Amino acid sequence: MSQDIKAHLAELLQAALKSVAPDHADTPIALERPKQESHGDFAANVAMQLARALKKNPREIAQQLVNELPASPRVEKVDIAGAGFINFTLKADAKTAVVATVLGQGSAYGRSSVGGKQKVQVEFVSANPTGPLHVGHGRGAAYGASLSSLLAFAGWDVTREYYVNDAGRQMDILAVSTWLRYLDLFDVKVPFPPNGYQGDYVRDMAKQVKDAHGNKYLRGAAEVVAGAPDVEADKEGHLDALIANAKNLLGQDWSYIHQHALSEQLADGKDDLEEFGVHFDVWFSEKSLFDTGLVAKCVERLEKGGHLYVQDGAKWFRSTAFGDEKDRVVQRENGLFTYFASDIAYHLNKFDRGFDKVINIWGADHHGYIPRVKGALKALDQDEAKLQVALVQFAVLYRNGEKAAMSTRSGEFVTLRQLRGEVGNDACRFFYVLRKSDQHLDFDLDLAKSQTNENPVYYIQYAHARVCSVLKQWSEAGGDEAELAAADLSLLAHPRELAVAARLAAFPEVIDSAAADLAPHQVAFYLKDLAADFHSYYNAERMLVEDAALARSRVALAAAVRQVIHNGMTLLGVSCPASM
RNA sequence: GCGCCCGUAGCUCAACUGGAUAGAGCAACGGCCUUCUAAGCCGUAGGUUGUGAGUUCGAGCCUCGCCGGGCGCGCCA
Repeated sequence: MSQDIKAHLAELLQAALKSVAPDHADTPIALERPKQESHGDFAANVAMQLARALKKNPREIAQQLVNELPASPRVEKVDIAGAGFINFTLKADAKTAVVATVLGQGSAYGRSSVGGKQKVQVEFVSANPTGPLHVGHGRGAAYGASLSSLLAFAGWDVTREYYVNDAGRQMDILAVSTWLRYLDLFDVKVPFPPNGYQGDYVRDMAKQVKDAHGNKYLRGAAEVVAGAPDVEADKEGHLDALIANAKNLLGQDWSYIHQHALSEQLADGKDDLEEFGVHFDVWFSEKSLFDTGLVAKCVERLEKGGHLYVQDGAKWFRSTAFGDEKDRVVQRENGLFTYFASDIAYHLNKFDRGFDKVINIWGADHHGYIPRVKGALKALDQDEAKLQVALVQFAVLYRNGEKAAMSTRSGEFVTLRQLRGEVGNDACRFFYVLRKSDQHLDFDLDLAKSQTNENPVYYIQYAHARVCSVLKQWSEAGGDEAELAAADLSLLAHPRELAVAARLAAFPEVIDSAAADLAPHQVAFYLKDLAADFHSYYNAERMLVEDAALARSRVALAAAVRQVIHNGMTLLGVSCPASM
């Protein structure tokens, strides 16, 4: 007999099905927890699903199934309701048994093996290291971290990865911006380009360079801007000319400035994320793909496969053959590979590392990018279905009912660090995953930082703190937590106690569902429901009653609630204080 | 213009992947602190799920057409 109650009921139905409709004995049995209490603890719709195939009234099929249902010591009664639902009501002790399970399994309760130890890579954030992370990155970070924890908890072997764009033009722009600020410290007046990085952190890096190496990189204003087109007429060309001049004038030293800016910004982002509870196993360098020749090799492979053609001096990938809207350039007229080319190489590298599943977490503005990447993988004979892209919509910050802007280049943005400082890590992590990821997020600053009952994160933490308080007092009165596992659970019969127990029992199902849907918000909503059930019970019934056996049973239930809140909040990266 | 995503209570969002009478929180209104934390609880009110059709035992979810919003359509990343 199956330990899991849901599996147990499915087995009962399967047995009945075998005699009622032998030809359809392999019909998958779906069991759900009805929203309405009067519909019992579990409902099956198998009779309705078979109605067409058997050409019979669903209620009639349901009746036959119920007649053939093997007896079970855990089932109180079975009803047929509605259009043909089979509703199971469990015996009280079958419901409360979960308390012992939770206390026995502790932090492992809810852990699942559906992932089958398969290797999955989750790549997220991957912001250009050209400045501080902002609130948009924060959502990707919170979502990716929670999703990774969730998948690990569901039995996947998870690798968390950050793709470092250390090879492109954006890094060059950051480096030249730093250099120009450095020159400014020596009163070398070069007009700062409007499309350079304006933030104060660039001046900070310039000062660091000066402090460490004095005037080693000092050059004259005239040679810095030599030959550059007018900013007004061609601002991108102007900037590119400044970069080219810098590379010429500095020679080997250019790579020092470049490297310094990169490592500073990367380290800053890393610290920021670690403080946010977001950890990565791998920091993968885009530049390494060029250094190892993988980018060139990929393009070569595509060429050999007949997927490339030359037009206007550039090499194009025929992505339209794989469902893309238009073909895409992989190698420019000037010989440089595009970002797309290195991304193909990156994804091929991912697949070569043997992941069973690869999940990219991208901003929603990249959705048009998916077909070409999948197309390229297909062209390289890879199973592109292993790649799953989770799009995260923008987070819009509201302060006093007004939007806050987020442009990295202008330097006028709210950073993740500012946000964390203002509302705290817990509220941040929780608010970010309180929405479906593909839903726009209105992040209400005033609400997130309010210490009132309007703030949902405290609601759950408060339930946890209440349990801690009860347990503390129970212990001080002579209770021993070690005895809780042996509590007499048959004493738990109050409807609110059974409701809490049912909620606890649903936790593993929530984990499986949330992991399958890549939807950590389901965990957040579950925790709100669990906290609500507990608060409701807490208000209705006293736990530390005089009857010692009863008190022990109730405390055991409360302790199980605390454990599940803790397990769930840990997945979301939110702390659970013992007192508030 | 073409493609993708979205539209659910006054506001912010759920809805077990097609199931029963569409649910929470906030805001509004009315109650509950001499007893384990009132950051809490109990109750009332709030809806033609943008709209019109279609598919079937059954649609917020699937199909198509409109209306409204977001994003994308670079030899940028």
